[in-house]
Amino acid sequence: MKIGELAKTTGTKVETIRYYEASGLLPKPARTQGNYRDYELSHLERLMFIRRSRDLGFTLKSVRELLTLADDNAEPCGAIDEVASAHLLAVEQKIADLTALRDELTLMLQCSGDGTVGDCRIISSLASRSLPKPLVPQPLP
Amino acid sequence: MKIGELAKTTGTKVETIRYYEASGLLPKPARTQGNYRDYELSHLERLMFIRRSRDLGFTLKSVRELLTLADDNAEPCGAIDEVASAHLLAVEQKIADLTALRDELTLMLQCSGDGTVGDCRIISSLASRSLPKPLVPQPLP
DNA sequence: ATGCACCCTGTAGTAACTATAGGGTCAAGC
DNA sequence: GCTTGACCCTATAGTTACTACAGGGTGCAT
Repeated sequence: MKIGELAKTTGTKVETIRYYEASGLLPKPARTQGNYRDYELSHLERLMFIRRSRDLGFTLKSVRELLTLADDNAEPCGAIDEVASAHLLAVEQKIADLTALRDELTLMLQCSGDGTVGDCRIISSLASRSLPKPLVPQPLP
Repeated sequence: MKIGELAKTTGTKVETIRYYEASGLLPKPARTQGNYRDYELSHLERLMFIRRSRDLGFTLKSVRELLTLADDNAEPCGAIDEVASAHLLAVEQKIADLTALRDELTLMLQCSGDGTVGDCRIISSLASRSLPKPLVPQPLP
C-alpha cells in the first residue's frame, strides 16, 4: 500500500503521515524498488488509532503514551484509564472556561452597532478591566 | 515607566511586551540614556486593551483589527460589532465541539474495567470506532 | 518519448509566545 | 573605586502539530 492510498483510507494528509513517521509514532515501512513507502495492515491500524485519538483531542504526547501502553498487552488497564481521565478533566475545564468567556462576550455584545466608535461599549469594555455600566435601554438621540 | 513595571502592572511577561512591539501591536516607546524602553500612560492603556482582548480569546490578528477600528473614533461601531460577533460564534462552536467530545470520552471511560490492556475497552474504542464528523476541526480565529 | 500523477527529501512557515545566550546599565553598599 | 545584584538589551531557537513549498525521481499510459 502506497502512502497516497493510506492517506485516502485514513483521511490523513500524506505530509502528516510522513510527519508521524519522522516523530516516531508510525514505524518506518519497507520501501519498494523505487524508494516508495510500502505500508502493511499494521500501519493502517496504528494510523487509525492515532487519528481517532487526535480527533478526541489527545495530544501527540498522550497518543505516544497510549500507544506504548497499548503495545504491552500485559500492562494493567489502569494506566490507560489515567491518561484518558486526565484528558476528560482537561476537556471539562476547557468547556467551563469557554462558557465563562462566552457569557462575557455576550454581555459585551449587548450594545448594538448604531453609534460610532467614540461611544462604543465594546471598545470601552475591552479597554477597562471591568465591564461597562449595565445596559439600560435608551432612546436614540 | 520601565518595561518591568509595565509588565507587573499589566500582568504581562517582559518578553511578551517586547514581542508585541516587534509585531507592531504596541508602538515603540522612547528610550532612556541607557537604551531602556520608557513607556507612557498611553502604552499602558493600549497594552491593557490587548491583554483584555487576548483574555477573551481574540487572536492577535483580531486584536490588531479592533485596535485599528478603535483608533478611528469616527468609525461606526458596526465593524467592531462584527469582529466580536464572529468571535462569539466561534466560541460557541468550540463549546459545542468540546461538549460532543466530552460525551464521547465519558462514554469511552465508562467501559473501563480492572483488566489488562489485552481486553481494555478504551484501547479498542480508540482503535476501531470511527467518529461521524470531525469534532474539533479548527482552533478559534 | 512525453505527459501526468504520484512519490522522494529537506527546509521553512504557521500562532503566540517562552527561553535561552551573551552581554550592558544602574544604584547601593563596602 | 569596586563589586554585587537587579534589571535591561538584542538575537536566536524552541514549543505544537502540522502544512507548504522547492527541486527532483518513478511508474504507467499514450
